[in-house]
Amino acid sequence: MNLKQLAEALELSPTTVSRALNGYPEVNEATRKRVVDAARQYHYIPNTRAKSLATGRSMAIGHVIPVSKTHEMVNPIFADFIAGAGEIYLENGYDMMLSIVPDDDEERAYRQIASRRSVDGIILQSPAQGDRRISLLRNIGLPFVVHGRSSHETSDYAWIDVDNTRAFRRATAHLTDHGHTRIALINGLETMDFAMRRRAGYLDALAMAGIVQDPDLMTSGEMTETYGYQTAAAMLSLPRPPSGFVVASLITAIGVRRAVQERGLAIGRDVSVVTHDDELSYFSNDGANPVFTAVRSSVRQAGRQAAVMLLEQIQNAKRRPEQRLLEAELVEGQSSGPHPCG
Amino acid sequence: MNLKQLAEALELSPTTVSRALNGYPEVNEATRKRVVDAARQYHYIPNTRAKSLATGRSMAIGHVIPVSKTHEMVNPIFADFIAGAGEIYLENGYDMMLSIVPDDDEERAYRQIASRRSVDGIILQSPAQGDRRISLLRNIGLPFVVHGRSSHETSDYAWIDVDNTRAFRRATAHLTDHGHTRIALINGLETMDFAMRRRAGYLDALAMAGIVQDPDLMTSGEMTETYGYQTAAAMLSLPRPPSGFVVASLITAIGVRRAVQERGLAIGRDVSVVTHDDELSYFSNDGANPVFTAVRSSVRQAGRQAAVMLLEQIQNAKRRPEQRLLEAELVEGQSSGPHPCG
DNA sequence: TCGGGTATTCAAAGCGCTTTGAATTTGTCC
DNA sequence: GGACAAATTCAAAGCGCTTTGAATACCCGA
Repeated sequence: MNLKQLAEALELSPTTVSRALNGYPEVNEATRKRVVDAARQYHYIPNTRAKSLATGRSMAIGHVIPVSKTHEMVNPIFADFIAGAGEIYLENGYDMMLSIVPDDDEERAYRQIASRRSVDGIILQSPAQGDRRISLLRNIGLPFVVHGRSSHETSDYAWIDVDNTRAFRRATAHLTDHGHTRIALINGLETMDFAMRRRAGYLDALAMAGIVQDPDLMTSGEMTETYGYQTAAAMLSLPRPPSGFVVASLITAIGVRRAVQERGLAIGRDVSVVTHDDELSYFSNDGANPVFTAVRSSVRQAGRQAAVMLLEQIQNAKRRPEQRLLEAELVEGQSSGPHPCG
Repeated sequence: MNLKQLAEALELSPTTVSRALNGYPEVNEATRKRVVDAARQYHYIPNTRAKSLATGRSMAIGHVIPVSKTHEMVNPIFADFIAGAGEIYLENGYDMMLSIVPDDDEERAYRQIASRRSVDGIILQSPAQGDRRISLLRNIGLPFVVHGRSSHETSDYAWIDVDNTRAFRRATAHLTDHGHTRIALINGLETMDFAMRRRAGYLDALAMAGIVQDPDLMTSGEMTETYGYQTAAAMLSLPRPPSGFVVASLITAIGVRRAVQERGLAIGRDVSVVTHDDELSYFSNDGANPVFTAVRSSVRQAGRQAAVMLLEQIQNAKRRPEQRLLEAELVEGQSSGPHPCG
């Protein structure tokens, strides 16, 4: 059933039917009711493609998920971020177009998406340092919101980000405050902007505590469980092993825990761990006494907010791009405690 | 730049330009080259919406991700499944339309997607037992592939699934073979079809070993880490605790491990754990001596295959729907061993 | 009863592409 | 050189919707 057929059935013109359905004022309320009822009865739903061709708006938002070409890895936070954004799209009648793209081919993907006009806006995730995609999107002229920021990108774009520097400063300070002096950083990939900021926060806190940084205690890598295990295991074998770990994700922290326990050490007593916690839905780390001490910030909530910001920007193209900095909350759990010898 | 403008620039008709670009044979090769070059030069990319309106094909596949209304949970396997499917779509020029839908509202979502004609096919995930969505999709007449199966659905539909019964029969038998007699099942939500099959496999193996089932050792729930921890902790407090666990996902198994270790027991010696492993990209459980003994089947690979099946079905609508049963491989790891007293 | 507004409805053009059927050009063979 | 077929190009219709501008119906006061 299409609009024309519905109009025929109602003995009305397509014009009137269209207007009745889209809530235009110049249609008689009695007529509108008749139309709406008939539409329901015949299960009429307008064809999105035709509609978007006619209006120029596609009622869809694009998300580009980069897949690491080398590690074949999909960052697990995407699932929750997308779930959050998806809620908002659902409420507002938008669809989500997902493109899975090898991370070395993202630029082309964005260009394509833009010129095919199949979305009204784009959400850009995990920008790298000085990410070229931001200026690319700006030139293309499609509304976009970045989840994260990109240093060195001076232009004024919309973003939402956790205050990663502050979060990791606090996470690290939590350990220095407890007397730890050998503190390791198991960071995410430091080509990513957020990882750089986290490192900066970590270094800040060390400096504030008068601790000299040790390159042997800092690593960068994709945030898998194995990565956490291997790097922690290696560090614990050092002549002067760390007594504290600051970790980039809960999943990686689980790997760290495994390494610690394998050496017969107890988490929270012999070794303290503070991790970032994105509140992934299948790894809740809350309750009265959370398993991990963590700096916590819901990535799902960030997804919701990013979506709201983007939709607002689409509505209101002339507005100055909005920027939101989220705070990560420090929650004390079982995984941290005073330095064992202190 | 649109087709008409490109045609004007080339002093050709839109017809010829369209045909040249789409590889139709009735256009002079010299002309085609001229057109293709110009298209590249002007960065011409056809408008998807117009194209799909004209052709009737939208070159997009719909995935519906249910979000548990009660638990706000997104099943983490979706990320990897989608990544796999996405690879195939990318290769074949398809887009992916994702709908995040509260799990109590899925039916309406499917109906909408179908009548809006914004996708050429649908992938349906995690069917429940006797899932109504399958007959719904069949009636709608949109090609679809189900990831998983639905018992009681007798009609002939396309699906791809792991042989869950067999996998859990093997997982359980692995423990009975090692002398375990108190074996717990930490299952996924048993409203889901796959969970029922897994339970059946578990019960099979118990029966074959002459072990009487114990309701206290069987649970069903959403596969979070916390769920694994809590149920395992409870079971270990029983008067006659289990010495073996068969677990529905690696994430849940990590929770089980936590419970076991918290009681001061050693995994693989005091307590054996066999888990299903979907090979999520951030939790590799392979190498020479995997952490967990597991029945392993790559959900990403399943995503790839499902996508291929769907695209084939779209190409070739008249073909009988294909069905594929994947085998899960049993890999022995560090988490299982002989019964401690046997 | 008529004029002028307002309320309602409609016909037709257009969104950017594909595709049908026709027109034109080119080539081939006696 | 002309007839016929093959190769190439084109004009126009159509996909299903929205939207502009025009037409019609209705109402009021004078």
